[in-house]
Amino acid sequence: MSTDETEGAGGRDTTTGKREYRMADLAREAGITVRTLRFYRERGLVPPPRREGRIAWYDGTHLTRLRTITALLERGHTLGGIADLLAAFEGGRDVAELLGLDGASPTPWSRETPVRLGAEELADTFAGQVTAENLAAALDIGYLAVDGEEFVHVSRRLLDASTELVRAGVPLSAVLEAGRRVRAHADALAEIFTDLIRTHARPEHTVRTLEQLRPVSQTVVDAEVSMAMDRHIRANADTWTQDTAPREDATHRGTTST
DNA sequence: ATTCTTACA
DNA sequence: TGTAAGGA
Repeated sequence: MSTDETEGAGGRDTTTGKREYRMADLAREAGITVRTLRFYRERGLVPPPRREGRIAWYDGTHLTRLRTITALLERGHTLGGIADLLAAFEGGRDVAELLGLDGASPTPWSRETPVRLGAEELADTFAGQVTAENLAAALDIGYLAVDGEEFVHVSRRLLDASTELVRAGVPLSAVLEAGRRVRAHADALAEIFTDLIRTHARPEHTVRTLEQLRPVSQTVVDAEVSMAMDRHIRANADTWTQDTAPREDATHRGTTST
């Protein structure tokens, strides 16, 4: 019982140096009991270990998984919720590869900077709204991808926007649904601009002109959305001035002269 | 004999 | 989730 082998305990791969743990070792490292480890495994929260006869060998991924579970548990999540989250977690694995986010993909076609997030960091950002449904929706839209034991948001700007909306009281599910609708309209807008060039520019100049079109189209959309927001804010102002903006009407006077 | 599972509390 | 009993 007094074998204090902190690093050399258990079996380890001599070629890669990956540590492996037997049940008691892993449980001790994760700060849980063996019974709890078994409990998690029965519910699918922990992937099956490598079986060598009757001995179960766990590795570092199991350890990080257990630490994730513990962190989520301390944050108030239920075991069932964690199970759902981890299920979606696994389900999005191929999404990251599809987007080329886990490897060294240059992604020259996107100017958005990805953001890496730990699972608990993500849960903390959206304050208990990271349900399996929301996670699945975020993965489906392409906002979120999974890389190893971490999440990757495809756009810092969109992540910040989502965070701001949620903090303003908008449910995350509604934010995601809105994002889905915006995505559809954005696609339609991009189609308008690209079609414009495809039909009017000569084929050999098409690609280059499309790239030049990017900032122009963004400017047009930005201006149009800005003006449209003006119109809609004014149109609905009387509806929600009661609890949001008590008395501010003079600021929306001179908008645009059309 | 050790390690893990089953079953019971 | 702890513990005792049993299979390999």
